Amino acid sequence: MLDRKFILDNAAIVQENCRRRGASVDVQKFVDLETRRRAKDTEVQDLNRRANEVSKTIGQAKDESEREARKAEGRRLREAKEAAQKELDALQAEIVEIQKLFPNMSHPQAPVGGESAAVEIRRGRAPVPKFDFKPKDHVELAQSLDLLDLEAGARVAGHGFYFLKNEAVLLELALQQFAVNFLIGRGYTPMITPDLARNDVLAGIGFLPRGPETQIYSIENSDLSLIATAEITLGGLLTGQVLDEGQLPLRLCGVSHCYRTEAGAHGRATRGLFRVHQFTKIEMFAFTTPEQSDGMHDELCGLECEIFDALAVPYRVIDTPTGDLGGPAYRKFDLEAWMPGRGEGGAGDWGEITSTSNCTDYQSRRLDIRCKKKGEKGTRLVHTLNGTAVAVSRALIAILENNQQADGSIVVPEPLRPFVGKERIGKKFGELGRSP
RNA sequence: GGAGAGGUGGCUGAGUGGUCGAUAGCGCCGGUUUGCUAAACCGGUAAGGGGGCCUAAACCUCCUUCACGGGUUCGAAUCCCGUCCUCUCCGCCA
Repeated sequence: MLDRKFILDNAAIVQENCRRRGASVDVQKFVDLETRRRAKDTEVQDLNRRANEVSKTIGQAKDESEREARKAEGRRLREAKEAAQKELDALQAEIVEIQKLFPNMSHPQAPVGGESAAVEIRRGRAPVPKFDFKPKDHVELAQSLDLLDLEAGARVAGHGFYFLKNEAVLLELALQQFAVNFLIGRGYTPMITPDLARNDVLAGIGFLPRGPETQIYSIENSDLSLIATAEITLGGLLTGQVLDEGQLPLRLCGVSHCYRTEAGAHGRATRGLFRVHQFTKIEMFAFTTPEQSDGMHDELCGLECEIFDALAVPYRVIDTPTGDLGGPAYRKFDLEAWMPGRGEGGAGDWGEITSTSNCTDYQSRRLDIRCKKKGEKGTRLVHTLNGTAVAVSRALIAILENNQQADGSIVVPEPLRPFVGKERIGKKFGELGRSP
């Protein structure tokens, strides 16, 4: 959410920001309603104050008749206050509905425009591979090596679900181990989070459960939903808290499953593991002071690069344009891995594997997470940031497709070998075995 | 799932209808004393929002908040209903 006062004081700037982000919000209507709300709020406060004053004098009334007279006066004021309050509540509800639609403000350096305005700001260390044979896509590779069963996934849970098998299981676990260990070394506190969260936590992070276009699976007869990312649970972790600024930034790393309905996404780039309803993700999350968030955003992006450099996956980093930022992000960097099996006729293409966002105070305002400097008066809203360390399903695509060999085997990235127990995935599970 | 107990300021803990935003202790901040430290003593110490105030600080003032939401009442930490959470015991389960 944006701050109401900020919107009111900067209506033109907010309007322009909405335009750049492709969000149609009626700023003028918001301003009108908010102006009326403020007047009504003053009225309610005034009536309430007067009613309180009268109530305080009743205990000290001299006699019964004066007591009764004051009670009547008090009753009259309370009723007037209640009536005004009702109008205020109605205005408030209407305003919040509009307020929720405002996207966050945008970083001044974020490129303005739609997808085509994306700016490449960095390349990974590993070069895009050149194959002297026709590379396969990850579905072919995985099926020939007996690593993946999409048909069984569909039988059990429908399209978009899958079974991982054999070394793919080891790879998934290895990616988790590798990423978590790496982040622990960088001062991140590892956490395994709930895979479900309350709907108001979802909404605080910026997800809309039960909407028509929702990405979220809801649990029937409850106010719980399956999380789409551990960003939701990690962000919700400190709801309502006031943090000591001396302890910031807080660096967390969450392990969770992620569930996404992918409503309306059928038909485009849905082959294999690229767009699935469930996957495992190692997520970074940070709470910072307002001054720290830009620096922390660079840190998160840097860590994502280190991870994929270590895995020798070729990638580029994109500074996401305003039109693609979504609601909560102030700025977003995406890592796009080279995926040889993607694109027209298997020519290869870039596919998003991680993403890191600085959400400034957009999430903390709704979640009410503040920070306070010792000895200073008042609190400020913290800034929240998130970044993908490893989204396992997409990392698997990049690893399988980039590391494939002419004989159809897959070379295991060096940092994963201790966990997978072999250097190469061949035709048969256990073919190369673990060394004794 | 069943039974019981409970949720009050940074913490402990009193408070069962009227200047109670709340006794007391601990902690913390300031001061006195002291060669230094400690102790002792004195004073201060919840948060959020609005206004005085055109900008910052200080100060003053009002409102809201005793888990959350509703109800009763002129008035609720206190009475009633619902929800959530915590703890104990029993059952069940990985």
